Amino acid sequence: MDDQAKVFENFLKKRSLKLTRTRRLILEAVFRNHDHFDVDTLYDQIKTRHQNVSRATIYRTLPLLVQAGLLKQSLRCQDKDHYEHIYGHERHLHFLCTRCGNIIEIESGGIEKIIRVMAEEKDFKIMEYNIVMRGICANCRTGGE
Amino acid sequence: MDDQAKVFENFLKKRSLKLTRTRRLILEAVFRNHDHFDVDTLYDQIKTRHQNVSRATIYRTLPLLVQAGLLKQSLRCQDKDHYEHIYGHERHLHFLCTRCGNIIEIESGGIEKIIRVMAEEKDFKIMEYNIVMRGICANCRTGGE
DNA sequence: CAAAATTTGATAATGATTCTCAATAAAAAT
DNA sequence: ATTTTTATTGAGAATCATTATCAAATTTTG
Ligand SMILES: [Mn+2]
Ligand SMILES: [Mn+2]
Ligand SMILES: [Zn+2]
Ligand SMILES: [Zn+2]
Repeated sequence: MDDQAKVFENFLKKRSLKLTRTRRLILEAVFRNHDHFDVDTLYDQIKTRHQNVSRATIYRTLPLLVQAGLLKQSLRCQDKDHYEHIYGHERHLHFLCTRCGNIIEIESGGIEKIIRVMAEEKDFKIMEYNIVMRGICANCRTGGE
Repeated sequence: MDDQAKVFENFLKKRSLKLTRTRRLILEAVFRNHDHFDVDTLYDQIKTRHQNVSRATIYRTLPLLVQAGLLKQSLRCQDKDHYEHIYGHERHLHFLCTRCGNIIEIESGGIEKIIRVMAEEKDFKIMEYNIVMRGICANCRTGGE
């Protein structure tokens, strides 16, 4: 059992939930994606390998993974929530090209620190934050059709 | 005619659209709100004063105001988009208390600059950005029931 | 193995947003 | 001012992502 599965199992145990076969399948599919995905993409991927995982169960399981700190709902795009796994990944933020739809990741750099200070000042306990920038990427701006 | 209306009119003219009575009503309602609102709230407010502005028209008009640079869709909360007018306002970011739902605004501080530099590096032309932090506010953390 | 507790899949329901289209209003032309 | 053209509106239907329901299946416990 890999790390993520252990984390998930612990998380589940704490709330007397079970690490079932289906939940494991979903977990694996989530960690097979190394970029941002939406629920339907995941559903199709899972369906291709092992049939019979209901969309409902995916919708139920993703929030668990988020609470377990393994997954993040990082952006909303085309009216859908998009997720990415975060276990063992650096925090980063996203540029979203509004022309081609590409997502470019950027290391959080100095922002992290600033945010922490701001939160401190307002006596606000941050659980998570999200930074999304929209614009036109270099490719689209130059030639890119 | 106030400033916002002029800006909006110019924007509309450029695309041979018309500043109609209904659009003006919506514009006014938008600038009567000095905090974050969703479509339905706006709809109710407008309905209270002047009857007969269709939800459809509001949904059509808000994107125009956004494109005109008068309005911003700043956050998503309870599955609804939330807007705020930005004409003549400082850029700021938002803390969202996940317990009480309160929104706390923070001046952008040093973040603005950092973001600009990052965009430069990646040769990305930013049109807009959004920063939302989620956590528990001071009030909720101490006594606050 | 039987009983208790949790989970799942199928599908219906919800709700925000978008679409359609005939009726209306605004601007341009005569 | 009247007509013609063009853009807009309201009402309601349609879409579509997400949730809720519930009986059947799985997992855990004793
Ligand atoms: Mn990412
Ligand atoms: Mn604000
Ligand atoms: Zn692009
Ligand atoms: Zn609070």
